[in-house]
Amino acid sequence: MSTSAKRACDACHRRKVKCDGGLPCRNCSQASLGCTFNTVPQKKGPKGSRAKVISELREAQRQTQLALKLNERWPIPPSQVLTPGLLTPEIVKGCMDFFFKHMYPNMPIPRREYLEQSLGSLETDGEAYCLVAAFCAFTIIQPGVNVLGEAAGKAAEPSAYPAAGSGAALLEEALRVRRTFDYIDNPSQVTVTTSFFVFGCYFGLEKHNIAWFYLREATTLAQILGMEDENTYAAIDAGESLVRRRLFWLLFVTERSEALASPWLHLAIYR
DNA sequence: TTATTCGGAAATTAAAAACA
DNA sequence: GTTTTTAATTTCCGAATAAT
Repeated sequence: MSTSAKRACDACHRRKVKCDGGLPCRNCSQASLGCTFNTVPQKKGPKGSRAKVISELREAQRQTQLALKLNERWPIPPSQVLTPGLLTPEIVKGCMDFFFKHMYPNMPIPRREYLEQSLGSLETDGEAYCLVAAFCAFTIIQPGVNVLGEAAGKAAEPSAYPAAGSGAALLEEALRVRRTFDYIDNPSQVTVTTSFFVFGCYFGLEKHNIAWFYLREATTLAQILGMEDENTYAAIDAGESLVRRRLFWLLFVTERSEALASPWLHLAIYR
């Protein structure tokens, strides 16, 4: 590794090139530039308290404790509660590919990373399971969607499980598993998102009364979470807070314009 | 082909924390 | 007090792009 100049001249610094430290330096001479050292270097090193890492660790531990407590209060659904062969990795993959390609621009929730992460814990995390099921149901229920066909670049093949690939079956599964834990008393952003997808499913199935019921449920859960309160955004990281904000406005817009919701939803649905 | 730009890895530096 | 850890800042490599 070559030795660094004790200080690069203003031009070399700006150009991000190695300065030989001469007066003028070789780069400045070649470029016919005045070789100056006018900029005052900033003070290096940390400023203020360095307790940031400790705070981060504390927060991480707090979140873990919280998750453990929630699990105590929401018994993890035993795997036999989940219908085997219904929410297959192929279905989830196909739905994610379709959703993030065609629908995400108009409905930028949830985060793809969250869904991908959830795949590893579907059997132990009831909330995640319900969200993924509702998400897939919503995607499949859109008219003209052939999730497996698009994912494989060919026509969908009949699955071993008769209801696999059926949006209605996945919707029913999400709602059934959801009833096994108390999501109303302990809502989270995931709960709200799930209710929103359930609303979208019923809307797609043309069951408008039930759809509005779940939209109201999503809004009420959002209210319980204080999503309208700007202070609740400060404590979470930027990516999470962005999705939270989007979700809030999605609910706000959808609820405030029930009459407009129909064309809006279908706008989101068709590309 | 040569010159220029610039993202970002590596090096440098200094403040805070840990240790003796 | 000295040493270690951490974070802010600088340097400049090298890939991408523009100019010739």
